[in-house]
Amino acid sequence: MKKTPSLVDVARRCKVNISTVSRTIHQTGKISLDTQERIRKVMREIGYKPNRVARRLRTRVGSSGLLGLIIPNIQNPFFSDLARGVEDVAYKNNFAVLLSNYDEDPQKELFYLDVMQAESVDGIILPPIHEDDPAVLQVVQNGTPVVCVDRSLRGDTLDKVEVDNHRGAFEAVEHLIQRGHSRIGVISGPTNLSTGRERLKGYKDAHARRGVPLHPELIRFGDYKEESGRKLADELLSLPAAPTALFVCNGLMTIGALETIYARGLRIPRQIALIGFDEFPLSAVLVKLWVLYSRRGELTRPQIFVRQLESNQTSIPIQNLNRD
Amino acid sequence: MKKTPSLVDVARRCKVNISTVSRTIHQTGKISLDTQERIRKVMREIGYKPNRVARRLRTRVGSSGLLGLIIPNIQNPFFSDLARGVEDVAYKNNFAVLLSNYDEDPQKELFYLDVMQAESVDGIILPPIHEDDPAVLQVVQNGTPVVCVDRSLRGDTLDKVEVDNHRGAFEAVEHLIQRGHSRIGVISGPTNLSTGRERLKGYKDAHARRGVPLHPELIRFGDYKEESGRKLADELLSLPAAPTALFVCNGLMTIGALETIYARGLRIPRQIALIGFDEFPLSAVLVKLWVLYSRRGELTRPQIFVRQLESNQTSIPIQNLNRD
DNA sequence: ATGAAAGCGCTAACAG
DNA sequence: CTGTTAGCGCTTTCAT
Repeated sequence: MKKTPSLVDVARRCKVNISTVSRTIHQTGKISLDTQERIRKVMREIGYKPNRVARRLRTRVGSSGLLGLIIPNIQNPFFSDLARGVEDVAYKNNFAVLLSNYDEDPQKELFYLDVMQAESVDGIILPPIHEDDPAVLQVVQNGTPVVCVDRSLRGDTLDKVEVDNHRGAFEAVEHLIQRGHSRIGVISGPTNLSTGRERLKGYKDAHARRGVPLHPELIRFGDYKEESGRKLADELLSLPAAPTALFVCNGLMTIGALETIYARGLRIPRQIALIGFDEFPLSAVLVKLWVLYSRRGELTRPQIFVRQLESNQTSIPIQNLNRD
Repeated sequence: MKKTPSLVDVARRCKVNISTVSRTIHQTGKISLDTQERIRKVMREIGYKPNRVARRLRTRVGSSGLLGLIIPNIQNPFFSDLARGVEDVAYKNNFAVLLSNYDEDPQKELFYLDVMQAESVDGIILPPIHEDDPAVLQVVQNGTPVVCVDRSLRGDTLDKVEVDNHRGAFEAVEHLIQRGHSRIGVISGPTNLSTGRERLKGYKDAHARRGVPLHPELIRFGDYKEESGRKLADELLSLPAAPTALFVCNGLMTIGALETIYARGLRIPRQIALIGFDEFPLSAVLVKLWVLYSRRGELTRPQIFVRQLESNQTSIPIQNLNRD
């Protein structure tokens, strides 16, 4: 197992200095085309590959070509879509992505925040685990740019990319109310998350706007994972005065709720109306199918509320570009 | 923006040599407990975090705590599950994972193979894009251990973790034949993939075993993505002598096929029977629902064939541990 | 039990 | 146009 060729190996063979080689690689400085040719040829011959680690060690700040992406739950299709998107544009810009999955676990989030810094990534993209995350601010303080996506920190200190969670939830719940529902169960996300808080607020505000009283027992809190959707839907549907509609605050919990609804043999929307935040694979087919299965031509048909997150969407606020 | 504290910062404050600090960190060599205490205290105070980049640059081979994972398509639930699993055990062993997504694109796979080496990861896990991938062997030659998972290289040169694709497909198709189907359409994966080839072989062998003739026009080749499932299912179902059953060779293409079936208003299994390789979220609910929707108590109900990939599964062959 | 010093491979002044 | 040189932060002999 021979050592990987390095700059000196190339330099030796070309009888030039290593900096000349470095310069030809990065197109910096003036090197005669003659030597450039020679160098490139040798590099190809001996299969030289620049060592990214050494490069990153040397260049303190800026483009070392590595981006950190820290994700709450890679099994959530929303986030794997996000990961794919980030990776796509990173690749197009010749960046690599150091991706990790903190699984909604604060400790793991911390661990990866450390790793990213220790790897001197050029910047970190993450949906923080809660709105008051001092660790994230600390990272920025230490000099690593951070952009929050989907979830954000309280205050406008950091760049962020997010959707209008309040409005989405508001419109969904208002729609249910307009369809005649007055007992709408909600399976909320954690309220120390910006998305959780905003969506729940949308739910409440829609009630207020339409003069529908809130029923505290219809408000349940999950953790954005499938299992809590299953469990909380079950609790809600077991209530003496069960809700006639459900508003579920993310895609994974919606899947869980659907499983419960299916297990109970309920028809959508005849016996229970449903709106879930987020789209997920097959959601449209699944729900339409369910409606067919229920065989009733009601107007109150279930909908999947699509949360879009595209770069060309103008409604996404991007604020306070925090480059050092 | 002050510089991140380094070993020398710690050493200075403790009035010891940097190697002493290094030794206390790694519990190597004999350091008096007194100084150890002092050093640890200072490290905590100034918030010292070891620089993983420098560490990796110094230690040629072995445990620098970084694992490379190169995945064909992160949006495929099968692979995001895989990513999650890898990440889980990596985390438990204090490893970070450099994850990338080559999107079934040979060029991207190459790019990431290079990146992994250039980042001097301790080892690479990947489902190679095809069975004869010289680049992968080259990487091993260069000294980076590689383990293939799900897909593998031809020959038994590398460690691999995979399921019995042939048997899975064989049993699925045999089941359909036993239910009376003789025109079974197959949406195969690429045959330069081990999984694609093996599953297709299972399909053919089941026919041979049961004495059912093969119909070449019923064999179509997709790329393991949703869209090709949609398209090829459409082609198959448009045939003058359309198949009465469909065997789809992975989860994503099964989703695509389901969309086509849905669009055509076909009932499962009455009008079309379906077996797909892989499980995916809600697959069970979805298909059961479909059967209900079709309202016929046939025995030939569709199934989702579950491809399991768990560490405790004894049927997974692990061969030729290739640590240099 | 600790210090000194040599690099890992590369970039970035600073000289010519 | 090209060479010299000083590190980046860390591990690891080799001394003491």
